[in-house]
Amino acid sequence: MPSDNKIEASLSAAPAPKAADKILDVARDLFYREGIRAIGVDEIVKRAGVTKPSLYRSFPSKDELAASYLRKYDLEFWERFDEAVATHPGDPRTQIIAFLTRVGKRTQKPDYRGCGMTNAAVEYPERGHPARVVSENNKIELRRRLRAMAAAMGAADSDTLGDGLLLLIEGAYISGQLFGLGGPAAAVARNADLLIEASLKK
Amino acid sequence: MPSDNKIEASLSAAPAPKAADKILDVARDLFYREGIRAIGVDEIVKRAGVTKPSLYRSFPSKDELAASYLRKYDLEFWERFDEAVATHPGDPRTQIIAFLTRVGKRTQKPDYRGCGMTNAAVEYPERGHPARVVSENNKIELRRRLRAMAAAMGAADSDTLGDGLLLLIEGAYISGQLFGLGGPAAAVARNADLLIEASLKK
DNA sequence: CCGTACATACGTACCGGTCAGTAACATTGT
DNA sequence: ACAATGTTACTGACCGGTACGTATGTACGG
Repeated sequence: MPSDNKIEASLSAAPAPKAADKILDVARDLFYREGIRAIGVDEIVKRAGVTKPSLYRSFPSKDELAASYLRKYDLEFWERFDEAVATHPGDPRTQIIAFLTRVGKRTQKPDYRGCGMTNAAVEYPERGHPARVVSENNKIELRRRLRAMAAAMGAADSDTLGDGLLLLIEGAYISGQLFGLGGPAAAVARNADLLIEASLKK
Repeated sequence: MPSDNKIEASLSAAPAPKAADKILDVARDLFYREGIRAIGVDEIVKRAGVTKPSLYRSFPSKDELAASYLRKYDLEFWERFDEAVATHPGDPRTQIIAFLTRVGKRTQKPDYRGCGMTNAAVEYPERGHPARVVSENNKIELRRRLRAMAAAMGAADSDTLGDGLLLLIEGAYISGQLFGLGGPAAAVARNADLLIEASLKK
């Protein structure tokens, strides 16, 4: 609503990041790396170089800030997903394998901390919590798309295959942060390929 | 270490539970359902009907209490696992499917809150945290056993199959608490069976 | 060209509550 | 007597959240 860039678009390179943006950037980083419950608002405003009232002018509560962080995470997630999809148009099987190959690599990095969505749902089991709602919706949509892709592949039981792929993905997220390099997540793409192959022959 | 039951075994029905036991029982329940970070020590001692000094006489810190909770959880986990194994001696494939069938059912229950081990690792990403150490060791052992069982099945690539089963299991834990009834975790046994079948033919 | 009135954006300082953990002492049961 | 437990009160740090004052720019009337 209160967003208008006016004339300032060209010329100046740095658009002078607003307090809310800095807060959200820092929150994204800290919430993901350390966990939402582990990080207090004081820590966030300190690292963002702003003050607490600034945070509460832009975000009604810490819970809502966490939800905003997850909405940002959600956008980035679908960017990665759609990128793998766009690379192999009309070939859902290769799309999935391409996505999972990247997931497998990403989850092997030493500072990998799992899926922000999944982690948030673990941290906030309470139904209706703002952060959890974002997380649940993301997973529901992912399940829907995986099942649709399984159907497009011509799977005998597409819902089962779609769910199986979701299980493998979630397993990779968790194993990635548990085992790090050389963990089970490295085998996610290979196992998905085996599972797909086994699900196709009618 | 400091456990000896002495003569008190017969006669009295209620063995008068010690404070430490009551604390650990309550902690197990609350930590699992609400999360470790979400529960304060005051809440635990209040519900256990004991006082805070009693807690700190038996447990050096909250972190160590959390670790004790997970050690207890670890024991119960291997009880469930070994029970499925013992039901089908010498048949690792059926053992796994039996275990996963139960997992699939358990994760569908509305109050299912995921794997306590996995959740703790998400809550405490810091390396070396007492709770995380217990969790990591449990997962390492589980991976070892799954790979061994995959080898016993005669899988073409037993390490890959073992890791694939672990991914499915972790996925079921997470999906169970995310989706509840009718979620992807319901399909974990079927997918595992497909994956095993696909991995056996050399 | 000035003055004022208003909105935006931010900081200082503070709130009550809860956090994990402890000191000192009283009570109980065997 | 001894060991386990309870009682009470406390600490210092941190929690999420807020009341209130301040700087800056900008629009508009004279």
